[in-house]
Amino acid sequence: MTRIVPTALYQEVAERLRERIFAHELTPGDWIDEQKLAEQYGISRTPLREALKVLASEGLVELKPRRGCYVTEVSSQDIDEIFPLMALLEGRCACIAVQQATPADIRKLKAIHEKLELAAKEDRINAFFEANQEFHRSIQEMTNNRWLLSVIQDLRKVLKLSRLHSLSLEGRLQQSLDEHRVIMAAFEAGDAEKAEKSMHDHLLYGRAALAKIGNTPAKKAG
Amino acid sequence: MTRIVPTALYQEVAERLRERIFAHELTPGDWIDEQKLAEQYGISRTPLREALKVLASEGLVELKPRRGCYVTEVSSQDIDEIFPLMALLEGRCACIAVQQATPADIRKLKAIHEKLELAAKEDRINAFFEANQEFHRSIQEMTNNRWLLSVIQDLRKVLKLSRLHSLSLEGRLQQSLDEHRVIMAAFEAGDAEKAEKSMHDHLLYGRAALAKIGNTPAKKAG
DNA sequence: ACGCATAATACTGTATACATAATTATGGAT
DNA sequence: ATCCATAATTATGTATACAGTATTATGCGT
Repeated sequence: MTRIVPTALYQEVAERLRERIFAHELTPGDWIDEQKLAEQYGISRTPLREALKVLASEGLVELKPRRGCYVTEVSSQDIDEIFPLMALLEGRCACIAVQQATPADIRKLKAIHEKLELAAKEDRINAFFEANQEFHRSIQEMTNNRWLLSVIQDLRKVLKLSRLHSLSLEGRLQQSLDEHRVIMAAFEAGDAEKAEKSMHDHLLYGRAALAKIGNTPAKKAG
Repeated sequence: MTRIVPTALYQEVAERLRERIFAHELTPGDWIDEQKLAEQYGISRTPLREALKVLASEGLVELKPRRGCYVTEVSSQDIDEIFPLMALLEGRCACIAVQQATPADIRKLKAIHEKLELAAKEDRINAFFEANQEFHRSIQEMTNNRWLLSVIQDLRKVLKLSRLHSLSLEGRLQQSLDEHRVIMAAFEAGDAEKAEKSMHDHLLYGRAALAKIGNTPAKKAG
């Protein structure tokens, strides 16, 4: 009996670190103490270091040769660069998705959208977050383009480093919902162009809201 | 006196492997023998394995748990997925670049374009390749968006795995040159929309040419 | 002779040990 | 007392050693 998911230790470690970084238990700028973490997890430094290589390639940590590993600090410039890119990519996703969607796909998307509506009505923020993620992801998957998917997800990981990102949604829950309604309508109407534009703008509105919330994330260390 | 570039061993190894993969000395599908390579380079498996983690995250190799490391095989579907994405991204680059370009930027771009013209005239394919790369890269850098740049370069690395990619240019050197002229003209005219479209189409023509050359790259192993 | 079970082998994955560079602490000189 | 030089310490980077799992080889049974 072989394991179905023969996941290596360094992968599990990478996943656990990812969660800790996203949960902001490990804050941007923090130095990652290899020895301490290895002891904490009851493992040696070898798989831990391999895990850090993976996280570094995802942009979650930065490896400074001979100086250790640090949780990435996302600057406001990074945010400014990433959001328009995400808007472009997710907009394209929406466009392709509309063109390729089967009636079943639309129904499925609609169901997710209903969850979003419900969560918003009951003011359940966490549920709204999740449904939101699911909605976007679902559209991305309709494109059947794993590279497009992978690029978007990589960028989203970096955005998740910035705490402001999630906060931005809270303040504009109703607004975000309205935008989703427009996107959903475009899908139901089979209007690819409208879907692309509304998704594109949806992302940019998110960026704009984020700018209003407060000051920018930490600047990058020189 | 500290080294200016304190590059670690695993990074150098990663770079050397990258070159060998791009040179198709290590062919898609090849198993990577850790012990043999470590001996070859006169190092231990530890930094080699860390290098492989890096290459895996770039998509150049695939790590199958407990089964070793293999050079990635790019399927024709991957090509079909990546090229439109590249067209979208590089098109956007051109658009932004035109808007942000200083007269000095344009002059610099023009100079690179002249190299391209010359290389084509003298039928120096290698020089044409290099000038072509430089041209595209130069435009990408004008966007001042390191994330856009990084996404494009990551995707280009994957394309480089497929030998057909470079071959495609050879067969349509004149055609490619013509397309570059249109792009260059758009830059000189400051026409962002035209730049975006011509760059976008330039990429897609490349894909189309590739399709004509011959059969598709190896299918992905199941 | 062919197929299956078991043993031998080889390779991946992890831990430990060591070398080297960076950081911090200490002491002396100005 | 402050600053610089040197020593001690700590952490990163690399090598070696060991454990566990695939793979291959061998032998037995049908």
